[in-house]
Amino acid sequence: MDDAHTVVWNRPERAAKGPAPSRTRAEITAAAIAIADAEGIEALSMRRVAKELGTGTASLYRYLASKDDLLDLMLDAVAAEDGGPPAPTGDWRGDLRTLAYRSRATIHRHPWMTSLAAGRPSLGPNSLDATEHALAALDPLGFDIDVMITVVDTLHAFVRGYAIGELAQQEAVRRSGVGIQEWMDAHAPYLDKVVSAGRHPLLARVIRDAELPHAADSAERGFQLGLERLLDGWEANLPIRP
Amino acid sequence: MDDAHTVVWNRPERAAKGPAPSRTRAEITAAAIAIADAEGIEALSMRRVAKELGTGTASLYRYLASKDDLLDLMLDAVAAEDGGPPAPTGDWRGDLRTLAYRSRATIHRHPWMTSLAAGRPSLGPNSLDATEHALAALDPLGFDIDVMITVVDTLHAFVRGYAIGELAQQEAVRRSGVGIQEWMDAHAPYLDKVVSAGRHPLLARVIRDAELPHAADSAERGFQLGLERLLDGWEANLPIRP
DNA sequence: CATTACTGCGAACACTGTACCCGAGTAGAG
DNA sequence: CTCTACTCGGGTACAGTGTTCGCAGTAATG
Repeated sequence: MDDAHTVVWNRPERAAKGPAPSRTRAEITAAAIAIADAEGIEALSMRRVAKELGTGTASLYRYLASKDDLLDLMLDAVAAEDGGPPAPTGDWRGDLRTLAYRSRATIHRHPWMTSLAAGRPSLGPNSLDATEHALAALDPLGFDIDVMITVVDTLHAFVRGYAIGELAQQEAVRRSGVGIQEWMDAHAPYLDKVVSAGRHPLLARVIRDAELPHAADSAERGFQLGLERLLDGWEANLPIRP
Repeated sequence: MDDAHTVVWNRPERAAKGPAPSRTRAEITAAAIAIADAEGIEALSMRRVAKELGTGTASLYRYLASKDDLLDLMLDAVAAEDGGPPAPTGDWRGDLRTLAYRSRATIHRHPWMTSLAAGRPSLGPNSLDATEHALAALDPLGFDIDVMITVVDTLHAFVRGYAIGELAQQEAVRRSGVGIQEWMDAHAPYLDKVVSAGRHPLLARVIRDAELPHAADSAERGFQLGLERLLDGWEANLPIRP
């Protein structure tokens, strides 16, 4: 691939001269996302994508400079799922909450997102759109741009971080290839040892109290609580408008 | 490796019968961490670790069932850096703040942590210790264990999520192999185009206002602000004690 | 001492990302 | 229309990956 000096977002899709390409970047990206969704991110290889599309592997490099570029495109493509422009309603808190829930839903639909997003700045057009929308919710308040971006960043941080925790076990189980029952059985002896050793009394309470009560919506409730606390904190402490 | 049915934390390090092993798991883990710190997580291969230790590659599999186990051990080893038991001072808010800052410092020392931690539950002994300590800071308040673990989880989520955002660009630059200046030069045309297109007026303000003012401590200030808002939110809304 | 169970490890296997090179095909120049 | 300069698709090849197998050597057990 040429143009290695520039960046995937700024590279023309089609050359000026030669024959028309038979695929598009979007097509390739969609195929890659489908594979990652269905078989996990570790099953995503260039050969696998090529097979899915019925092309030769080397052909993909006519569209992408590297696999890294493909991963960037995947992340930006799913960022578009967070939704189109939900016009600011005037209720900044409600708007930000909506964005947070949408973002969480998208991550749950594509659990491989979190591991990719670590170490990859979100500079794709759809990611930038999402940030713009979040900022727009705060715009009517008339605060300094530094405050606005900080609010958006911390909110984003919480959503991403919480989702990582939520998905960690689920992803570990999936990668192990066995069912959840076998996975828990494999871990039970170790956790039992920790609990009965007595040096983690509070953790022991968590594990015991969460034996079955660990309701299916406990993660969602925790997310909701933390989100509202963070919004509370900002609402109570927004600096005086200039 | 045998004992594939059990879990790395619960597997005896030394066999009962044969000759004494010449390395330890901790030694291997330390070598792996050193490599990841110095050359990045993508440079970490089993062959590279073996070379570092002066052993044969296959020998590592006498100590570890898989590379995945090694990654788990690495994460738990750095979790120990978060520090020993900082006895609860009675000031729960200060204690949690201390833990958050320590955790952030550890992540900055080992930027590969975030990408590993995504998709990997923190069940190692040192990670469990850290959680126990965080819970201990809240224990004197006498709240329900569910509330306590939610506070700790949301705090953890914020710290992890914020660090991911902080490190994303830095890691992308490092992976690209070029200096920060070349990296920014490569991205500038694209960002200029976005800004001058005019469809992201708020982002444009962020980019322009952060041209140079983007002080070295701006990330730290954002972290501090977000953390205090989250703690504010909890402080103002802790449920009535039973 | 013989047996057993382990250790270290060279070699090999099935994969990975991707560079190179080719024939085939298309757009613009003259 | 012809010619030239380019692009597209993709087979092949290379260096590197995680991991398994089998074998020689060693320590503890009976």
